[in-house]
Amino acid sequence: MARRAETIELAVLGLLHEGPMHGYELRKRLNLMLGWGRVLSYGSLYPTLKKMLRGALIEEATTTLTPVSRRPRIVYQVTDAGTAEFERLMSEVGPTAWEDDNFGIRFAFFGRTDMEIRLRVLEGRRTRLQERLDRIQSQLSMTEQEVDRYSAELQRHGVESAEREVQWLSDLINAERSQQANPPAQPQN
Amino acid sequence: MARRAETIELAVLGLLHEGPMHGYELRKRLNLMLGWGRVLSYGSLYPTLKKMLRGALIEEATTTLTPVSRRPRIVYQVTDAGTAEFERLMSEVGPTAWEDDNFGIRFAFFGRTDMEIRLRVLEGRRTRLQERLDRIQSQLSMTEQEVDRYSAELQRHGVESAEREVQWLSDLINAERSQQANPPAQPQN
DNA sequence: GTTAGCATGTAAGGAGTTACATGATTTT
DNA sequence: AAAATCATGTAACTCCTTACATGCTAAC
Repeated sequence: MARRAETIELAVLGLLHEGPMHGYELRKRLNLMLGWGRVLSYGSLYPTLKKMLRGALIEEATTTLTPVSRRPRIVYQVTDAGTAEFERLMSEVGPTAWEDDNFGIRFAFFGRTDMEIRLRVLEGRRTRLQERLDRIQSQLSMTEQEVDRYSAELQRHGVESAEREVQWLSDLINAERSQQANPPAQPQN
Repeated sequence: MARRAETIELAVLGLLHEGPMHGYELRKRLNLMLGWGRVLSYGSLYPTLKKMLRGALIEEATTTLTPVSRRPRIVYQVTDAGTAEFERLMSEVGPTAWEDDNFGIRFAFFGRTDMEIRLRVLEGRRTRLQERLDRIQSQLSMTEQEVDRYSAELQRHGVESAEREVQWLSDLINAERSQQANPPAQPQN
């Protein structure tokens, strides 16, 4: 079950929607998007691109710019099949959509999904975080053993972060809902 | 270069300091500690324990409790070599100490390290986060391309979270420093 | 002219998850 | 009696990182 590979594919498809790009540039953009952890290595990206080529999700673009004597670089663009796959992945609702790694990418491309999907993913993510909080809280009340100062501070900070994240999600959900109630006359932004 | 394996070993050594424990229980505690992402699987924990046994960092405890007819479970305790290894790992100052995964564990066991080490790890972590922020900010100013609403919101939220984390670290660093200036008459907690 | 960054890849190896396998004990 | 959870493991497989290999181009 490809956990990160799928994420990368989704991100590549989404980024290429902005326009053709070559691998090196994709890597930089990708690292910015999912960069909240480790960086993506060439050994991970290029094979993925090759695989996507084979699957006809992307294709090499005919280099329209700077016709001759240019540095050899392979520019990719998405195919129709790739666009379809992007839409399929984006409308998948389920655990994979709100896992830590995946959620960020989904969110970044929310602009290209239905509000119904957006709401379900946001709510799924919120539930996931809430579960985590509950688990910690129940564990804390269960163990009456005194924890040391630093462990306690780490727990406290962790809970606080998670709660803030939940609040952020709630605000976003409310925003979507009120938009649902009053659809804007003209599409904004 | 074992990135997570070392983390697990450190956590196991630290936890067993509280007293002997068996694998199943260790796993639960571990998942709570580093649980801010994926959970630790048996296929990961048990081989690690075996490896630590071979390395004589831990040993099977003679089951003192409930002498007979008890469910077969292997209780581990740390050896002197294990304690030494724990101290060695904890006093290692360098990138491995403030990586995302590692930092939490180090912090949880800060109570068993010198303040000098604590300060260096906290500062290292803060610098790492600050670098991340700078990279994002410079990228944002470079690309004058208009980003869509959701991508922008994600960026904003990410920056906010990182800034809050930096503030948290700064507070902790200040607390350590003022404690350095006024050492408490009696050890608290 | 030399360093730094652009650009594309491959091979080997490690780390860890998934899935499988097994059985005891407690709870319902 | 069945279901849930405790408890320990192994093997295969996947994914990804690390390290290596190559060469171009811009800047200093």
